[in-house]
Amino acid sequence: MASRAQAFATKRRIPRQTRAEETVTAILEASAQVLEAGGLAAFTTNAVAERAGVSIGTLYQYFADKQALLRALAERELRRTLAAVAAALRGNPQASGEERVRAMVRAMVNAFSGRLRARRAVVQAILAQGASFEMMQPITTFLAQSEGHDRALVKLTREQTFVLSRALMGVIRAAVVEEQPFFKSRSFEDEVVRLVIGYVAAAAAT
Amino acid sequence: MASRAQAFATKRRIPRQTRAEETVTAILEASAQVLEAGGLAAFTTNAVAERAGVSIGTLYQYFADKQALLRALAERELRRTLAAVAAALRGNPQASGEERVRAMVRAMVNAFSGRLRARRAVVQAILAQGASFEMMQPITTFLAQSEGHDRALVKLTREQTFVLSRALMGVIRAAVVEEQPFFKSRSFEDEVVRLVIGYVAAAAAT
Amino acid sequence: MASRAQAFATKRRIPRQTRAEETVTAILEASAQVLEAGGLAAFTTNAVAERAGVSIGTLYQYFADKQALLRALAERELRRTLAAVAAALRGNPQASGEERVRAMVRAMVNAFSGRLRARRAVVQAILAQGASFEMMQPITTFLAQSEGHDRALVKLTREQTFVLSRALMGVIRAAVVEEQPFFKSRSFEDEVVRLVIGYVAAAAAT
Amino acid sequence: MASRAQAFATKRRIPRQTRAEETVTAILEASAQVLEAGGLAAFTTNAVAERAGVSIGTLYQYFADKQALLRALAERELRRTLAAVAAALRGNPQASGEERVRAMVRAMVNAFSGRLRARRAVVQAILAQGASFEMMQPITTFLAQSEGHDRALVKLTREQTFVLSRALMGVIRAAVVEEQPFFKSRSFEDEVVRLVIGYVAAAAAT
DNA sequence: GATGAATGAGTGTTCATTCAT
DNA sequence: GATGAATGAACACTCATTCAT
Repeated sequence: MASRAQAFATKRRIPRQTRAEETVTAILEASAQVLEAGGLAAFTTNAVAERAGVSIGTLYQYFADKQALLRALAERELRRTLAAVAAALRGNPQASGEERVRAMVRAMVNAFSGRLRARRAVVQAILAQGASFEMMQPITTFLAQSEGHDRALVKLTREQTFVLSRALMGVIRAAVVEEQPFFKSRSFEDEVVRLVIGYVAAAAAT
Repeated sequence: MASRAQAFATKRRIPRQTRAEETVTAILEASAQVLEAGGLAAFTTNAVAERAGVSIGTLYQYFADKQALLRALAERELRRTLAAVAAALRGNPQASGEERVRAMVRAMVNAFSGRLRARRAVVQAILAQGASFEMMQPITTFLAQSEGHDRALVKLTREQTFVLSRALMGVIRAAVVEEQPFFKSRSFEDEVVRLVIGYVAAAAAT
Repeated sequence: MASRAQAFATKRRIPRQTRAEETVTAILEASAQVLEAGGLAAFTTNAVAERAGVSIGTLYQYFADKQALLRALAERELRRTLAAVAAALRGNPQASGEERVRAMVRAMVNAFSGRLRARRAVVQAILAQGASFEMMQPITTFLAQSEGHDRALVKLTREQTFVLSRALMGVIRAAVVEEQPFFKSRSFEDEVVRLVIGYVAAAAAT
Repeated sequence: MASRAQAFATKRRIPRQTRAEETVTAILEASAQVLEAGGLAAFTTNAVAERAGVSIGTLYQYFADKQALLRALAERELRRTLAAVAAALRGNPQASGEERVRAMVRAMVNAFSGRLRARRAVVQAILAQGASFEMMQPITTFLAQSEGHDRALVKLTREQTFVLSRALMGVIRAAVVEEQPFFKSRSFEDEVVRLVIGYVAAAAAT
């Protein structure tokens, strides 16, 4: 907790009391709900405070401004997504390369299938600033590591990791944003897996 | 809209643009400039009108509201990008599959390298609404067609076209948004080409 | 008018139409009234707009922000005060030194006796920023000039002008602010005149 | 208040300050510092409490509201200034009239040269309310007394005391507020002294 | 007595949009 | 058709103050 306190310099007050932590959680949860219900346009500090059941002043006691709130939410969502993916991979350590890729893809799809608008809005808002790179880092790192883990998967260069991670995210993100009906279908999953396997194979062939 | 250019074909000198069309063009160009200079935050109808040299009332005579303006701009930008890619492909009809893919990738990269902020903002704003799907359609169609064109490229299914186009756009978009230094490098281009070729090869192997 | 337009770079829109000028006047007059009625604490942009009978948006079309409004008001009040003093001095060109000083003192007292709170608040607000010096300049210049005019009054140095003008303003300002009952009495006027004459005499004796 | 120091005179070691008094002192000192650092705009009760190292609740245990805090601070500052001037006058009891005036002027200049912003802000805030008269009383009284002390200085009437004290304060205040470079120069001091002497001489001549 | 989390009325300001001229 | 003055709902954010712990 002490190390987490530094993470967001913009955070006004580090909650020391239980009540305060509950408040912060409530505000973040309300943020996600508001975003989910009405998108970025409905995401006003007053609306969030109201939904969280706290006063607007309280919100500002914990988040320096609207952007800080959005960043904190993005961090939380990202952490959750990564945790879900990591859990999926941990599930079956001696699976084959393709099986591991499939597990990862499925985890990502599932992670993104809840609260679509909220995630979309968070992603958009974050990308609107310059924060995208740092936020993507964990995903990139994660991908690079999980590739290396595997016999069948060669070590990727920096740029290859970039291309693979962004292609993967791009496909999933588009499917979410465009609300594609086949989003959670097996055939879609197959194609995404093929994208990863195909690229890695082509890279290995060099 | 189709009749626009033909209307007075018999006249010697087709007035290339009526007064109204000039105004619309000026407003769209001003929109792009404002977006480029200050991002979505600076994109106000008053700012656009001022830069276009027309009154705010005139702007509203041609565009029902701000969103309509944004949509029109997005359409124009999209049309231009597609035209550039098409021109690149037309350039060398009997090139090999890889060469054609490379030409396309290069055209897309170049198309996106000018007016980065404007394009990014347009994309974001459009995605913020639900308009994304219809707007993406031309790109998807385009990709499907150009693939089919080629001996070496198999006919892709609907979902495969989706995956390929979104992966491609995802990578380029990320490189633009994150301002990656290698954006216009040869090695980056190589990897993007590899992504397409690799995927198509894997799909063909099925 | 053209030269006046430059005076306040913060002014948003230079009124070109009659209606617009009336609006500006109404806003300034409303500012003075609000200030007079409730002091600086009541001086909110919304209150001013309401009293002026215009919308808050209109107010901001002519004044960049609250400070700009305050500055414009200060300028107007200062101009009026100076005009009143100048008119008094012009009234009797061949009066004696003491008579001229008395006329000036009386004009200042009268100028400051209307809308006390408004003037007080304007002065305070202006002094709160750094704008005091530039605003005081006209008064200082005025004093220096009117002194020089007169046989009986020696040419004052820069610092003497400063001391005399500030002492004079200090006395009148204090009488206004403290709402001294003798403010408009003859005996008070006598003493203020004595202050000026006495200082000038002492300075001349050197 | 008078009983404060005597209360436990019989005790060996008089606790120089009770806990409560220390807290009050800390809050007042913090107020002055906050005011000095950021002017009236930065003077918030929360900021003062934080700088004083007490909770906002504690601050409100000692001061009914923000205005009370400001009043207390003004009183403290005034008392200190007067004490400094008094000390200067006590220094050389048999000095001439001019020397005594000069000592007073110098003491006032020095008193006002520290913590300019704080003093300025206090004065402004106090004047913004109606409290000015009562606060000025000590200065007025002081001046009247010190004049009377002196052979060379005639007894001044009520209004004369007012004019002299306000002129004096007006000049020094203006020099402070306008940050005049000659504020602590000898020539400036000369002129202020001249202002006092000149006025008193003119008054005596009647 | 001390704390500090919570409050919420109130502020300055923006900007899409309208409509009389 | 063009203008631009006017509108006002809506927003982000502040801070004096309270009160349960």
